Amino acid sequence: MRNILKEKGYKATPARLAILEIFADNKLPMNAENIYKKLKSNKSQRKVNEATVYRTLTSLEEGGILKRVDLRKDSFYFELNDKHHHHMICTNCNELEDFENKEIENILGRIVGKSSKFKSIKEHSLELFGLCRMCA
Amino acid sequence: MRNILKEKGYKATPARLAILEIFADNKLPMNAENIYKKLKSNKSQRKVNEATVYRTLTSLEEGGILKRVDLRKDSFYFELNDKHHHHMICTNCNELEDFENKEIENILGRIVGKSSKFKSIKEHSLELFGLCRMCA
DNA sequence: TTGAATGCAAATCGTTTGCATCTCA
DNA sequence: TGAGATGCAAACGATTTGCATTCAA
Repeated sequence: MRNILKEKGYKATPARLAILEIFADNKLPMNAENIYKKLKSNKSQRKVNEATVYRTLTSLEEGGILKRVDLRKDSFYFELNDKHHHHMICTNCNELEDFENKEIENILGRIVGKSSKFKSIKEHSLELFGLCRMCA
Repeated sequence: MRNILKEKGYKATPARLAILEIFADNKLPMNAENIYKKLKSNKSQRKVNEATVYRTLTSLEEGGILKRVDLRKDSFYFELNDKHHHHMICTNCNELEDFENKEIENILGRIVGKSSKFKSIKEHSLELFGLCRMCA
């Protein structure tokens, strides 16, 4: 964690380390409130101000350490930007499953290649919404 | 427009008709502010309160007439929920291009088929972000 | 006529910011 | 030591809500 921060030129502060640790422990996308509550409830970790949580999320996303995920909720969700993947999300209970697929990445490349307005894309988001087996 | 509303059991009020007309005229995704400003500037159309714009967007989305689009902006964007398609978005100038691809839809079907947690999905979003040729 | 839709204003919620203070490098 | 990071509280912008009024059916 500490070296990830240093590599990107961030100071390895306790707040950032604590937040990154939470992301490493919880593989699910989390929003500022999730993080803030975990920081408060976890006695072993230092208290971090809510504003700092927001600032940290924004800043680590700019540095490419975190990635914003669209879950069609009313707040922003983030996850570690490690292995590229997509999500299936249950709109009822929020059950979530990751998946990745090379075929799709290839097709997207071809689509962009044929575009008149775009010649390359930096990133893409692909999220599937539906009901999981339990909720269906 | 009027019949679309009736079919779904909505009252065909002037506010709803005016808002739907704006969506029909402007094929780009729009947020509440976009809509509200167009309603104000367009003298031919009735004045609509901002709260009504929000209520209308929410309600028409619930009815499946509008669709929420994630453009990674700080407000919600909507478009008519007619022909299924995806977007390429220029993160610099907001240039936007639609595309659709049956291959991807098929692959997604197979992926869901293999999932242990999900057996079907209702909808999905796929947005590509990058720089358009002008901004690259 | 009447339940649904609207306008208006106040409230709410997520997020951001200014500024003084602190801390990592 | 000094630039960047944090805490705190106030500000902000997008969106929602309560309530009285209006309107489509």
